Amino acid sequence: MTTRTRGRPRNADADRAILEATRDLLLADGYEQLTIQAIAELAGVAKQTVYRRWPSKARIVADAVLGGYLSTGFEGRADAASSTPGMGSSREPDDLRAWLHAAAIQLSDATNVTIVRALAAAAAESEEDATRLYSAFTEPGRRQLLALLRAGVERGDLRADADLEAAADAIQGAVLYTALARRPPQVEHLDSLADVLFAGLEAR
Amino acid sequence: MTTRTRGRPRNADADRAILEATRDLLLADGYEQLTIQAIAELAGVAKQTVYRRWPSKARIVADAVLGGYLSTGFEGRADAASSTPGMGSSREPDDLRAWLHAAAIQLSDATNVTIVRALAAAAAESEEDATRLYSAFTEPGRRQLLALLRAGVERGDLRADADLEAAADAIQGAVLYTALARRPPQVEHLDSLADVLFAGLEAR
Amino acid sequence: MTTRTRGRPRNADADRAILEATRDLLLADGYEQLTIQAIAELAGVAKQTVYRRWPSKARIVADAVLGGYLSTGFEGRADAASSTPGMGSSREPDDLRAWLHAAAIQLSDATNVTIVRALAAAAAESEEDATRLYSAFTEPGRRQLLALLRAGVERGDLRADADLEAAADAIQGAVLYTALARRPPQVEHLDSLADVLFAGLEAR
Amino acid sequence: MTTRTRGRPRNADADRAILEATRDLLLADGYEQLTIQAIAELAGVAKQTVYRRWPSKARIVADAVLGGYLSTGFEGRADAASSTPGMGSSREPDDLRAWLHAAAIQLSDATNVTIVRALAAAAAESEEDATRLYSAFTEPGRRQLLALLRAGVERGDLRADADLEAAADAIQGAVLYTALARRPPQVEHLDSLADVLFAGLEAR
DNA sequence: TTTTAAGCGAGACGGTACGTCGTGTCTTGTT
DNA sequence: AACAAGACACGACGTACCGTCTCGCTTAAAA
Repeated sequence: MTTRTRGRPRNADADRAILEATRDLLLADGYEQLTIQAIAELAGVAKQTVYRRWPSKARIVADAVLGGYLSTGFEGRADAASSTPGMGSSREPDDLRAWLHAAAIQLSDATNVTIVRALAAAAAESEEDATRLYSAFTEPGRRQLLALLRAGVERGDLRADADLEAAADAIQGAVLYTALARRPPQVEHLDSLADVLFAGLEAR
Repeated sequence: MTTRTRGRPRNADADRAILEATRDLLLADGYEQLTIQAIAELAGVAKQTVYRRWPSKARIVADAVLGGYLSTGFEGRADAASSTPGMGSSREPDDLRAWLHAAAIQLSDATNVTIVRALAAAAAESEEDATRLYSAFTEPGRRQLLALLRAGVERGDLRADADLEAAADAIQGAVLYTALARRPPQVEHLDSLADVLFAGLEAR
Repeated sequence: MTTRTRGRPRNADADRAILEATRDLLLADGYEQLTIQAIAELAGVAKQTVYRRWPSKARIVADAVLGGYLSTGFEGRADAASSTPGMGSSREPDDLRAWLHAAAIQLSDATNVTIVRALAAAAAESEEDATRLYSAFTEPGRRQLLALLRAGVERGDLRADADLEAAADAIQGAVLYTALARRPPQVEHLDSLADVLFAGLEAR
Repeated sequence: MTTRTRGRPRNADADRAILEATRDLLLADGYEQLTIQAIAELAGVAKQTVYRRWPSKARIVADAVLGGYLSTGFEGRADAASSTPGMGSSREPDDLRAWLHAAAIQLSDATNVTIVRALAAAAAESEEDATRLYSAFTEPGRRQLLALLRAGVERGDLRADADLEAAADAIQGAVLYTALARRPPQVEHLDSLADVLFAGLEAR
């Protein structure tokens, strides 16, 4: 009843082929070199078929990056959320360290760095989508982080009145900064960060 | 001696005109819409004159952003480095708060947000320049931050063995993240961040 | 059957508009000043539409000159072929004279001289097309000439074993030479030429 | 006395180097591809040095073609004028045939055809120089031809009142036509032409 | 001598056109 | 309707030459 399905139905394979082609080209050449023309060609699809489904390059990339075809963030794949390493550890700073170590490992993979860069470029282009894009991208990791910190509060390790959002911003920001600036993430610094934040949040 | 100046020398005015035109167009339309053609036209210069001096749009933007024609970072203008608010305050967390407040104020100016976005886009495009670009961009602010933190260490407010680099990464990363994600910076969160970090770094 | 017409068909109006624009610009400024850019603009067509149909300026000019949009030769318009002056005259040298007079009249028109020059320039540029271009250009006139000479043979005025091709070469060559060298064609010389050739071809 | 020779005198070697470079490039790539930039580079000379001496590409080519650096016509090199084959023969048609055979031989050399084409292109470009260019180019051969025909008149072989200019036009025009249209010159036709013209000019 | 005037190599400069590429839209015929 | 194919107007790309204009330097005649 919602929308009458008249005429020839859209080919669902096309969506997948387009997103897959987008991913491949993105990893090969980067966001700027990516063209809708090339996506259509690689996907074996007419250009119009792409335009019929997405309004802009930024949106295609957003779906390709966030839609499960790619690792969805520097914090881990969406489907890996439940198996975050360190969750449930008895000591808080170990959990934080483990999370940051996992992030560091992901960022040592060039593929993931490319994805982060593509996302930044897409967000820079599309004024109104930037917030949506970043929040979608960082959401899974953020949920993990906050869960982890809240567990610390409940255990009594961390202050009850701590601003966990601010801490999460600092952590994810530091990781994002590292990725964008293409500085190889240094585990010692991340450990120090975990320690400082833990100390700052610690219950007295 | 080094390299004989042969032939007609380059017109120094052209450099300035090009960078100024780049700045104006960048603020008006954003990085993606910026074209070298338009830069040349606005600068009153032949296209070839631009190509003779810069190899890519990313490099022009880098120079325009970093070369003193624009505020050189979300942390403050290069020429404002000495007048950083709060420097020399007697209490550490006040200094940190003041610095973050200044950053927040800068990011509430759409102009500066545009610059940060342009920088992210330029860095995403140019693989090898990204590090150079980000470090040049964040360097002034980073120097301020570290000076501020070191002063705290010397006063005895902060731990002598604290990893100040890690703290600076967290702070600048958080601010960058906020800017890129286009979330209006919220002063309360920044204050919390200052507090947490201070607590974590505090001498016992 | 041959080749399935797939995709959007080409706009036939564009062809005409392009050739017409080419003709106008050619007559106004000459071959060297002619640019594909200007052709496209005057034709109200995108540059790419021109490049999609012709591989070079020389080819466009060839089609513009030969395609019926211009007088197709210094010997007469294609559609004037049947009304060649003098055809059917009872005396051979009069026919030849009339033909040469017509050629002289055409070459006293600056437009036609411009066309001949454009043709020479286009032929000079395009190695392999030169033969095609010249033969297409001179074919109509040559047909007239040969018909005229053959009529003379049949009437018994001219030798049966005369090399009419050689005579036609001499006549067309002389006219072409005159046109290219931009020497105003002198009727007396042309008359002399007709007389000499007639005398040389005459049946004894 | 007229123009005081003040300042540094022009380097005569440059003229030669420029014309030589022009010739080489012309033969290699043709008139259209020839650029003043390339000439200067190949000649080892600054662009301005070329512009100081010649006002246009057409003029440089004219001098290069006519100035003794190249065979100066399809009828023979300037310095070969005196040794024209067949001159002084006892029978007129043999002289004419010999002259045309020599022309045919020259046009079977691709170099000379290229030169003729370059000349035609240069003449097409430069409105006012065309006459000068063609007459300079064809003058040596024309002199030979007319001398040859006049000798026939004096011997009594040819009519005293014959229009020798018209005959020369026909001959040179036929040869030029052949060269430009890039039709391999056919000796039989040229022989026929000689015969027809001789017969037409013959004293009764 | 010292000036003055021009030539010269080098190369920047404002232009203009090149031929290509990608955009997003628009016909075609076919499914 | 969607789709593959491909034409289309548009506009930018990066390059090549145009003809002119500084530069620093050289070369000779005039002062």
